[in-house]
Amino acid sequence: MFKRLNKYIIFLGTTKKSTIKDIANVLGITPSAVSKALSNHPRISEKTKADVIQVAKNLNYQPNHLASALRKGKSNLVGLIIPKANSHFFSSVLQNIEEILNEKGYSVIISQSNESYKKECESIDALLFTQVDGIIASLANETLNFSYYEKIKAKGIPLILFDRGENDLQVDYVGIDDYQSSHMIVDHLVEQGCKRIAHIAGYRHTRIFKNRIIGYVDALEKHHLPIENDLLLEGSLTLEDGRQKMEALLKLPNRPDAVYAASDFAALGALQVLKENKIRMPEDIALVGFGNEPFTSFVSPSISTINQYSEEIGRLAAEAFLYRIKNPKKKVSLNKMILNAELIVRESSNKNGY
Amino acid sequence: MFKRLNKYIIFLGTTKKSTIKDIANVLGITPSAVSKALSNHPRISEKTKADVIQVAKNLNYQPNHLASALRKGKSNLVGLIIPKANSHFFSSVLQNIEEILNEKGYSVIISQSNESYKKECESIDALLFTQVDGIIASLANETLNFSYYEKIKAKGIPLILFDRGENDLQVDYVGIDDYQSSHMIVDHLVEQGCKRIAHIAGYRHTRIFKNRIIGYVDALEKHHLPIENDLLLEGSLTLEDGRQKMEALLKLPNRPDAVYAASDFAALGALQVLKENKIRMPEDIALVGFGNEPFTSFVSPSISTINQYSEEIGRLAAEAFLYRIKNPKKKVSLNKMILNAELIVRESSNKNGY
DNA sequence: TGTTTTTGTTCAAACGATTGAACAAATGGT
DNA sequence: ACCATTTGTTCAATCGTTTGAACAAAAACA
Repeated sequence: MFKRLNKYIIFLGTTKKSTIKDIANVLGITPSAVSKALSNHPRISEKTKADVIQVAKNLNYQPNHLASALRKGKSNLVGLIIPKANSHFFSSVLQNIEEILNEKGYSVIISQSNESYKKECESIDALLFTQVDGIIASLANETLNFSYYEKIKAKGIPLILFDRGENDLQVDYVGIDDYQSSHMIVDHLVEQGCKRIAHIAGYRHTRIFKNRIIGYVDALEKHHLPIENDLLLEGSLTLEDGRQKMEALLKLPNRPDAVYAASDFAALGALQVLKENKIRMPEDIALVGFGNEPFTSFVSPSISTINQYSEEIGRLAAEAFLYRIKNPKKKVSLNKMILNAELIVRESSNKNGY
Repeated sequence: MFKRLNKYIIFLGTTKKSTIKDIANVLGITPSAVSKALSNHPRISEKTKADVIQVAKNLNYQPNHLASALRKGKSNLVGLIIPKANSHFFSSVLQNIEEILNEKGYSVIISQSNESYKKECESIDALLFTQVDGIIASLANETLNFSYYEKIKAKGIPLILFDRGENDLQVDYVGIDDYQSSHMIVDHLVEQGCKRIAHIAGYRHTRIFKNRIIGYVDALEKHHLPIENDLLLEGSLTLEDGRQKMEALLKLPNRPDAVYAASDFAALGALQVLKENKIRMPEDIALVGFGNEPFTSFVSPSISTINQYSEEIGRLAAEAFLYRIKNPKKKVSLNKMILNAELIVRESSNKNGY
């Protein structure tokens, strides 16, 4: 009894964290009884449970997650790999993933690839090392080789891709229908009377950008519009890239009357160049972007764009992970979740007023 | 020998992860020798080290971080609590913190408070539970009570605050000089000939916003300008809040000739209202924001603002953490790191052309 | 050759929580 | 009153790695 009290007092006085062993000592029972009491084991009496909870509170007991994770073989950590946190799309996805997974007791470890393949591989290694229970990722632009992702699959933990995915990797995927989105944009521009529609595109090796390009080409064909190489420019889709591509387009002997940029940042670059050249939007050239970054709504003219439902994508990715964790055996099913995107028509492409 | 080979083959065939024990079995040595070989212990022979590394590679050995973290009492995880990931400032800070800490072998667990006190407390609990080695945080707007943060200090792990900090908590802090920034803004506006300068402010209970308010008031006094209650409006500083405050200012019998908004989002709201009312910037009303969000440079007119050096803040916060980890005993020193901010003058407040 | 030092490795106890099996005591059925 | 069941708890092994102490063998020194 004296020993118990003594221990108790010591622990009140110090900062040292208490363990189930300390609780056990105070109550004169074993650590395993404490562990079972805390996890509400049916064989533990209500009285003991109450006592344990009380003492745990007194000792300011905090379970050691590492110990339990080690024993259970489950860390309750999820890795999230994104190209860049400071884009509205990715940070919004991050926000939703974090929210949903937190509710289910998971913590999210964030890792940015900065669009670099090397950094992406390092991120994967670091996450696997940290024993994450799964990884949710969007590929870097640079990434062409997926063997590193096979490594994740080999570990037997769930891998969910979103936005920048890849068909070859047989894993769950959440994204929008890029092919269909291009059709919506071209249809809209044709409806506005445009006849020469340019596309500031992303690099074709990234699946989503390839699909946007194919959608663009197919949609032009559908409308019996000519497909000109000069009007299809692949690039990194940054603001600066958008500026350069727009300048190139303006130098053409036969200017386009519409520009569809595969990212809002590129669209913004194009918009700046158009304004600098006093070219009116949408009268002279109509402009459409992609992604619904917040700034598209408040620049002047506001930019028409595609809403990617980033919140929805984050939610679905998180739920896909949770589903995989719950059903570890099920091999197939689920997989691709393709959302229908929404075209938001704004000033930059609306010739009819409203 | 047979047993060894057998084990070896089994492990090549299955996905099951290998441990130091497996390596030990293959080589016929003990796990502790393997552990020491891997950590380059001086007492282990070069030959053994080479063998261990070779076998580790063959078996595709990945150390179990959980086990080593448990044993060492160090998780190499750092918690980052931010109000919202989808603001350029915070995601940029995040980016830099992640980059620097990754280099040093730390992973970053992200947690968003969504400006909610309750969520912030939950985040802290979750992070402490995960046994993070330290926490870097920026307080939610709602947070007035810091007892939860005391909990972190009580655990004995480093706590670093940035941007939204608090003097009462005796911890390291990284941020800009808000008081001084207000002075720079007011000085600039006065120089532009403005005489009635309004301030769309944040809530006074948050230290940074309070300092901006005091700086604003002191600067007005310095220039012998009247301080009018109608011109100082506290709010949440969202875009919508900025709109409302600007509308209120326009309804005044005696309109201001300059508006200083304590956030770029509020400044943007104000800008929209001014444009809708065909009020010219900077001729009729000059406008200055705060934070250098990217959009400030490409809206029209571009918005003058304060550059908070988000990358620098992230870097310093990460380094402060690393310093504390390296020097656990040192009680005082270091603490407040206050950066001098930079005023970026753009169209919205520049009457002189350029 | 005998003693000390160095070198390379093993031993064993951690780190803190979990869990099935074992066991004693209390309860129930007949 | 005897056996079966239920209840509450302890036992002991385990998760994978780390680390100081211990120990034997080899090397160095006298």
